[in-house]
Amino acid sequence: MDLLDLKTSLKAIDNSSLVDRVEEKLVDYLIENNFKAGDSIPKEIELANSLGVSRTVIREALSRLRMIGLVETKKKKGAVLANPDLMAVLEKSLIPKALDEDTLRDLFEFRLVLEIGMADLIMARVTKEDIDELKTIVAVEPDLSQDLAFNIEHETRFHGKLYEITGNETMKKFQKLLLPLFDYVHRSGLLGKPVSKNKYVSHKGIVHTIEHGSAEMLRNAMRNHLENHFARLF
Amino acid sequence: MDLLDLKTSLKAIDNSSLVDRVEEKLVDYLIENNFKAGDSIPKEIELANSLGVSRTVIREALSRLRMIGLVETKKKKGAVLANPDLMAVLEKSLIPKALDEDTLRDLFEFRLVLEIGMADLIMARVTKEDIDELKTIVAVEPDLSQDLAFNIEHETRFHGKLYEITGNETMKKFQKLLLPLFDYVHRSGLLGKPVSKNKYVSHKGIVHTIEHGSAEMLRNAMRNHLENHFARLF
DNA sequence: AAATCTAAACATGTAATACATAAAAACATG
DNA sequence: CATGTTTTTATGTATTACATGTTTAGATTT
Repeated sequence: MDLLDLKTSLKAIDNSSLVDRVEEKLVDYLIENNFKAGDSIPKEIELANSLGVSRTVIREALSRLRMIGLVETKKKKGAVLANPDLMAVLEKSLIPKALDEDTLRDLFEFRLVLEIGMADLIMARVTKEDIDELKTIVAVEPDLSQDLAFNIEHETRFHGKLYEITGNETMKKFQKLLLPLFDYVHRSGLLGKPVSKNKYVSHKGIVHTIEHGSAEMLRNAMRNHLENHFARLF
Repeated sequence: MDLLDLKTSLKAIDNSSLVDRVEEKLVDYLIENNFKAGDSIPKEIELANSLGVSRTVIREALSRLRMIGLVETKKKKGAVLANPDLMAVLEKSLIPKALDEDTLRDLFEFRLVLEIGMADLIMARVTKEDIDELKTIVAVEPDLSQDLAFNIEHETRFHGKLYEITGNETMKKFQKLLLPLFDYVHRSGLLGKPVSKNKYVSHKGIVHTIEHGSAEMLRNAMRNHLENHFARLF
């Protein structure tokens, strides 16, 4: 048996803590018993007794589930299953300095991919009012000579509005989380080449495409608009 | 003052528990003090003393951070900051039955958006070997008359390979999480119309586009390939 | 009888203490 | 010097006690 085999066969030792296991058991229990949002969960003491562990352990496990929004607790009333807020949970671990470089780059790409791919949702759901609002936003489009902070804010407003048009709340929240990260990756020397100053399809061009074009045209326009970012990847 | 004003002005009452606040304080502390992955965190007792709370509370907060992968602890050694695994955390709250319908639909759309938007990554990074593997996969492409489970497995293999080609691990993991959900939404009556049986661009067609086409063509091909899904949305 | 106040019961929230366990460090032994 | 043993230390688990906020029910008032 060589070293690799040895390593894999010995890897099986369970290194998880009691809390880890209880947390898992609780979730399994909730799923198997078909719990829906709003259903109430047994009391801590009961859980402790039936699992044969101390209340401390149960509380730690519940505390974790509470953090990810899977359960909510009220005094006297006990705990109930809740709709977890996926993005709220993501937010907690999205700490730029704690993330490794690969993940940061992945997330940078993630945004680019989303903005191109969402063209169909935008074209299918955009309203006259949305277009008017977009026009208002791009009317004051700053040129590159202006204050950087102002440029960023403007970028955010425009692209944020695009996400809003998709009607996809989850994606919009995700974008909101990605923003500071995107900015962080930008500044860090993570992506080799500096961003070029070439002008591609402008925000105004995008709005025009949304108003008069097709989904396919919008995908191309977005791809072109993001060229400065893509250029840093490839 | 009308009801809405009243509601917003009264909303300010702090309903968070001590653990919630300590958890937040700890993360703030880590960020402000410029902690990087690998740096070790003060001992529980020290934290308890300096924050003026019991070790119980500190432990609950740390337990939460441990769950999302932000810290890792070893006996005797103490806790260290770690690279959080974003997708591992998401997985914990991705319980179909616990999610509300809006979120489920959002996630369904999310996948479609990703697969169209990632065309550029694929075209930029695909290798000769990748194309060979794709060809092997589609060589045994099952027709619609075959076993459903087999079809799903085949779908998974093909689309999973596409994500792999992007070289974006985060996106690949995300897709892996989305799979069971996608399937769940499919079956549930959540999306009105049933999926049509029309044949659009096939997997073979996609492979052909990847080998001989452009990013723009691949976006269009993917959009067309996913038409049966899009048709249920609009 | 309806409304309002009061007290008891109860489940979660926080604290304090004790001991178990694993890992590191120091020490001892051949 | 390599190996084995003890000590130390910080986390892991359990137990107990009490605080706090809600619910329930009972008492009081009108």
